[in-house]
Amino acid sequence: MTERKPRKDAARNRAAVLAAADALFTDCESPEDVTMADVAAAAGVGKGTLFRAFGDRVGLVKALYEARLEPIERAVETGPPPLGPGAEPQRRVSALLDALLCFKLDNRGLALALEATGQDSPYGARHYEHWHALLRTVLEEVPGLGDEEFAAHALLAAVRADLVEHLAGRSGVPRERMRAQLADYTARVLGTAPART
Amino acid sequence: MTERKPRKDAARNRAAVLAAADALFTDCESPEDVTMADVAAAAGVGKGTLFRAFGDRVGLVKALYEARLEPIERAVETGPPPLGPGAEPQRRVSALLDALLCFKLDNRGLALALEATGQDSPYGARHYEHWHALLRTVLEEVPGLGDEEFAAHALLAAVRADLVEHLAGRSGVPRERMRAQLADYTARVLGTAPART
DNA sequence: TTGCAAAGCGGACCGTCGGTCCGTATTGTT
DNA sequence: AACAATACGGACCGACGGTCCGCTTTGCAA
Repeated sequence: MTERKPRKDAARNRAAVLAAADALFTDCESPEDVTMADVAAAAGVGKGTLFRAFGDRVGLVKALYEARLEPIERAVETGPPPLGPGAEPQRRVSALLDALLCFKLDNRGLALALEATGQDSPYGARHYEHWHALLRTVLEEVPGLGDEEFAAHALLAAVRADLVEHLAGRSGVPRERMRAQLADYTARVLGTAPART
Repeated sequence: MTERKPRKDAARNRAAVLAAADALFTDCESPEDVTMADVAAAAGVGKGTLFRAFGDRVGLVKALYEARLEPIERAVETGPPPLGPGAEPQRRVSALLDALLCFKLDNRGLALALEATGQDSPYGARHYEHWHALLRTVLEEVPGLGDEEFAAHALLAAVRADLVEHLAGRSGVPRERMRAQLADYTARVLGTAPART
């Protein structure tokens, strides 16, 4: 047992910080201008507390991100098809990417903050490996594909937070149109030809 | 004529900075740890000079990046097919992406620095629009594709600097293998089916 | 050649930000 | 009630991007 239950005030403050940070990242122009001091102040907490609870900026963002992503990961692992297991692989790939796109659309500030987290983001993050491995596995079940490894990376790159932000934010591409575009593109990669004239 | 030819010392210093920065970005672990002060020192120049010549960090990186990219853009615009105009669109798309991939492979530090340039990079950079427009145009000539707009974005995302760095650097994927993977993927998007068993 | 204004130089300086430190306050256990 | 153990929070630090301004260089023109 390396687990030690946290003290009551610690838990309370952690929750306060999480909530405050979430709010700040949600309605900010750019994640860059949410400072750690801002978060601490908004949570009514000292900076020391903030850093002790999350280590550093990256830790905070990751904690937030993972908390938000968790429902989706549950749906992916144990939910009903096509997102959950059991669907035809083509449909599932499509569903996975669509879910990811929607997530980034709904959590723009947060996703941007995570991917803007210096270093070689987002490829250093734990959850990237996770999604990549999953997508790769599902792709392997699609007949007639080689190099699922790279294809998985490339498909994930198509829903990267800053691209999504660029399209949805700067250009004003509406949500449903983006989803349709992504679905179309995915189908092309999968060889599910859209059969155009 | 708003052009005023620069003084001799100004030109010399500008060149010195460019060279020094190029060297520093080329052999650094991460672009983050090349500071402006480092560049100035390496160029044997004061920080004031550095900032006057390039405005800010982004300006410097862009100047470097564009200088390096220029030969490729010339080859694309006026060179021989398949990179230059005239080739069958499928082959040209493939050649364009391959050229971009090789460029990022050869200029990892620089490309990383540019894309790590805060804000909504790389989508704010002039040259991104340029490449996107070009790719889009060529894609339009490929029969049976819808949404060239999005497809162009998605294909460009597959050669983003940090993905390339992740694959070539962290994982040790060799250059030729990456090129093959990209070519394969591109072919799939274009509907040039590789016809596997 | 000399004079002189415009252009350029460079490093001390500034504001901000992520992150640390440590004296003080809170918890919960005996 | 007493006392560890744990957590608090804001003063503090080092680094970095960027600015400022007194001094030097340049090059034109007399």
